Amino acid sequence: MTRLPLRRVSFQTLTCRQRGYVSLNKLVDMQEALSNAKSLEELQTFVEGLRGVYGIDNLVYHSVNASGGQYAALTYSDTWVERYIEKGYERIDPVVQGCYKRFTPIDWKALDWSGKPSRDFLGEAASQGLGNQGFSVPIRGPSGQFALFSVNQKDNDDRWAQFTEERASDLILIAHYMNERALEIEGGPSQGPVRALSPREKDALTLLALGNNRAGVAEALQISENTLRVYIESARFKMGATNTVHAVATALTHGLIVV
Amino acid sequence: MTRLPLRRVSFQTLTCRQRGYVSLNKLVDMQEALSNAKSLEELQTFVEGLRGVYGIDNLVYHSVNASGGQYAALTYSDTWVERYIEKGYERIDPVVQGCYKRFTPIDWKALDWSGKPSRDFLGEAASQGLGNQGFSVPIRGPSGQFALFSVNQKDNDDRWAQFTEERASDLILIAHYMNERALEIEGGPSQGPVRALSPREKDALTLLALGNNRAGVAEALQISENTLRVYIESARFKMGATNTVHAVATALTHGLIVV
DNA sequence: TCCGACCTCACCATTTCTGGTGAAGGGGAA
DNA sequence: TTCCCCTTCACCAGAAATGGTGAGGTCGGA
Repeated sequence: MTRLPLRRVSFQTLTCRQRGYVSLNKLVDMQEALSNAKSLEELQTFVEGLRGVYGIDNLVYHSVNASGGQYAALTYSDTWVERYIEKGYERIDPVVQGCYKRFTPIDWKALDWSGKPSRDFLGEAASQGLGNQGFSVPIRGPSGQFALFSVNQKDNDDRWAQFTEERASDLILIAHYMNERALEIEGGPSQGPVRALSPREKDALTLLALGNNRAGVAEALQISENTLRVYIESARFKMGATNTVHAVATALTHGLIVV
Repeated sequence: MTRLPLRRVSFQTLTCRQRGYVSLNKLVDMQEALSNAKSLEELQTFVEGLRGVYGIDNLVYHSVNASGGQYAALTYSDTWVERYIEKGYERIDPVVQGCYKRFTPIDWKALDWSGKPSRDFLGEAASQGLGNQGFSVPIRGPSGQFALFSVNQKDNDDRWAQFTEERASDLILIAHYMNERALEIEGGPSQGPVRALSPREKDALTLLALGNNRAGVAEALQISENTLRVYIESARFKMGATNTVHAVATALTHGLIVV
């Protein structure tokens, strides 16, 4: 695979702005660390280092891939992380829920914190040492991969507004490059053991995903329902799916079909 | 919605590098045009202007959203575009197929051009005026949205390698900001009439998407199969899905559940 | 040239899903 | 407090999907 020198160039653009308290040397070190990272542990180190570079209380990179696998590199306390996982707080965390439907970065203030679960969650987070201010960048990769890069700080509104204004584009770039590295480390572009589908198999699953039943699909494809079944079954077999629903869901999450 | 001054800042980073033949004024104009774009037509204008700025033969921005809606802003000839659509060339175009599984930008040379359909396609593209060199940036948005930003040029390998090396990070940033604008213009963060699912409905659809049948899901959820059916049906109703397969597929493509 | 992969069709018993209706208690929001 | 939504359960007939197996033809790559 041809590796383009994206990181180097882009971090140079980051540092050439001479905007103040970010140490260029530190940032270059960080960039070095990131582009050389060969394991997820090194990403953790990167995140921790970044905290010092930006003078920020907490940073979080959290990725969820298509198969439900999760990975996080963060600076929160172990207590809080365990609690979060144990309670499945990603389900009510307005940051996660809000960003999942967005494509642009957002300040936590702009999220919807109404509703009792959200407020309870906020209270507990604060008691665990989280700051009142935050900024998150949603990032997406292939096959439904989703990641969130957030910074969190105890600060007043004015100072925080200034920080986000100045650093937003830094954070966006870092978020994207970090996600690239995490994805490359985790599995690379090779998507696992799922074999490609034949054109007819794709047609069949796509029409099925669109809500047609077998009779409808067979008619749309101008083939007999028996033939259609062969496609569905061979697609199922290729993907190791147990039934039609599973096959369509797998094809969708692996990017084998597009609806 | 709080709008962050991302575009301005980032295009400044683009222009502050003083790398040669890109006219700063032109680029600033382009940036202005992009951030003020209120319609998809203006994105077309932006793409056409970019061609002059970079001295590039062709640029293409092509987006496919979760509902199958497509939009493109490009500089190819109408003849080629019509031909491409008519023949459904996106199915065999190695650029589209290759990038869909990737998350990092790629030079067209690094793609897989073996196979008769690919070679035939390449021949026809060349006869329609496309250059031999190309570089594409895959971009992803919420709910499975996918877009491709490509540049295409008639050039020799050395000069092209130099161009991509120098301009890769520009192109990546432009690609991302263009995608943001296209998404905001097209519909914004509001995702349409699909109502949110209740926790139990999500559980049910998720377990179904994972390959369980109703009996298995009911057991996993520790509820009767009758109850489970209520969840599936109410979820179907909310999303206007005609059957279980459709419901799971819709929930997946709209980001209502994650598998 | 041969093999493998793809496309096409058929049969049939069994399992599973669907459609529609009714009903109860709990909890949050206005 | 009232209302709406969520969660839980039941019944039943008819429609649809499934699991195997067999078999013909085409086409591109080794």
